[in-house]
Amino acid sequence: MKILVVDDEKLIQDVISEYLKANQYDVFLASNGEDALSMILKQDFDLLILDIMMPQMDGFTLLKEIPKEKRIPTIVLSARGEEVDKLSGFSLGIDDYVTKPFSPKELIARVKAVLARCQSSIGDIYTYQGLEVHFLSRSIFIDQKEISVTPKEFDLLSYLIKNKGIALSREQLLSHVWGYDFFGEDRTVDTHIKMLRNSLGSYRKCIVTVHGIGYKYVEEK
Amino acid sequence: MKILVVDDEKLIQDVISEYLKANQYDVFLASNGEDALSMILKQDFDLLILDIMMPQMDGFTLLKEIPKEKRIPTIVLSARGEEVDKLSGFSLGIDDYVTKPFSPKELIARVKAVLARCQSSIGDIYTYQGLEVHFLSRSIFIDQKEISVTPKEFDLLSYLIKNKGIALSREQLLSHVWGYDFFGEDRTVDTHIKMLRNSLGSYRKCIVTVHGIGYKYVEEK
DNA sequence: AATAAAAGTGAAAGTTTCGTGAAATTTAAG
DNA sequence: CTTAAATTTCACGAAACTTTCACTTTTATT
Repeated sequence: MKILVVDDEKLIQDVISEYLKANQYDVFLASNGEDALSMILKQDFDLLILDIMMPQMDGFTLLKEIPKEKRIPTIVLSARGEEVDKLSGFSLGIDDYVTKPFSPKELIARVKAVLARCQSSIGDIYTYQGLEVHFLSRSIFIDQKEISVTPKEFDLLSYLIKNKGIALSREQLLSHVWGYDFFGEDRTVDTHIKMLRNSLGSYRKCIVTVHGIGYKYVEEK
Repeated sequence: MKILVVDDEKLIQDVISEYLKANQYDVFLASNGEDALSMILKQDFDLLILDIMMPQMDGFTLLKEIPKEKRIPTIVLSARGEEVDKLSGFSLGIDDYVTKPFSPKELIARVKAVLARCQSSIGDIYTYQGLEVHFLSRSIFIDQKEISVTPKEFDLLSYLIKNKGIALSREQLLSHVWGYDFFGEDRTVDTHIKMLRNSLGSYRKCIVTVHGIGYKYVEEK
C-alpha cells in the first residue's frame, strides 16, 4: 500500500509518515502541489493524503490537475474553521476529511477505512494464481475446485487478504475478525491459522508468520 | 434503467444526477418525501437513492410508506456521524449505504453493484437443467412436471435465485422476502428452507447453507 | 551451546448453529 | 363458523465449529 502525503509543514509530514510506516504502509512525501503532481504522474499510489492549504498550488488545484486515469482515493486535511466546501469535495472524488488538529490514531483509522472501502468495491473476487476467494458467496476455490472452510477460517483469510503484505498482530486479528468483544486467548488465532493453512494446501505458504508480531498474507507460493 | 434520486439539497441532486446520466441511467429527481412517494406510485423505478435526513418526510418514513408491491432496491445516503442503525436499515429492505461525503465514483460502483444483484435474472423465467421457475405465473417445474409450493416457498426461492451465488443472511431474507415489518424469529427461515428443499427434490442441493451466515442458491445439482 | 520465548500442532472439551418433526397459531376459503 | 392450508414457534438431537490445553518444534538471545 503506497500512500502519498502532501503537506508543506515538515512537522506534520513527519508525524503522519511515522505513524503510517508503523502501520506497514509505504509512505512517500511531497511538500507542494507541483512535486506531488509529478510524483503521481510517474507512479501509482493507493491513497493520497492532502493538505488543502498550501503555498503556490493548493490542494483543490492539485486535485483538478490530476488526470482522470490517475485519480486515487483521497483524504483531505484541513484546519478547523477552514470552511471546506464539501460539495466541491464531492465532485473532486474526495473520500474523507480530517480536521487539524487530529490524532494520528484517528488518521490511521480513516486511512484504513478508505482503503478498505475502495478495495472492496472494486471486486468481490480475489485471485492469485490458482487461488480464488469469492467474498460475496463466501467460497474459496483452489485450481477450480471448491474447498470448504469454516466461517472463522473464511473471515480470517478475507481479512488477511484485504490487508495483504501487512503484518497483523494477534490482537488486530482478534479485534477485526472475532470482534472487539472477544475475550479469549491470543493463541486461538494460531489454531485457526493452522487450520486455515491446512485448508489452503499448497497456498499455505501465502500465510507467513511474523515472529514476535503475528501473521501476514503474501502473494508467493 | 430508471433511477429516482431523493435529496433536499439541490447541489447534491445535481452532482449525483450528472454522474448517473454520464453512466447512461435515466435520472428522476425529487426533493422531498411526498413528491418521491407520488412519483413511485405513478411509475416503476429500478433504483432509489435516498437521503435519510430531509425536512418534513424523512427517508425512513418514506420507505415505510411505500406499499409492498412498489418496493425497489434502495441506496441510502447519510451524513457521517449520523448513527444510522444498520439493523433497522436492513429490516427496511435497504440494499446499501453511502456515507457523505462520498466520491461519485464510489456511488456509481454501488449503484452498479445493487442493480446487478437485483436484476440479474429479471427475465420472467429462470432455467437450470430440469428446473424452471416462472416468476410471473408463480409456478415451478421440475422435469416438465409442475410442482406445488406455498407462496412463501416461492418468494424465498425467487429471492435466492435472483441473488444466486451470494450468501444471504437470515435477516436479509426476512427483510426482503417477508418484508421489513416482520418481527418474528430468525429460525422461521430455516423451516421454510426445509420445506423448500423438500419441494425441490433432487434440486435441493442448489440451496446451500452458509454456516454462521444463512443460505445461498448455487447452480449445482 | 544453553536458555527462554514464541509458534506449530493434535486432541479433547465446550459452544454454537442447524435440521427437523410436531405442535400451536394464523390466515384463507367455503 | 368451520375446515383446511399455510405459517410460525418450539424443542431436541445432530452436526459443525471454536476454544483451550498440553506438548513439541522452532526461533531468537546470551
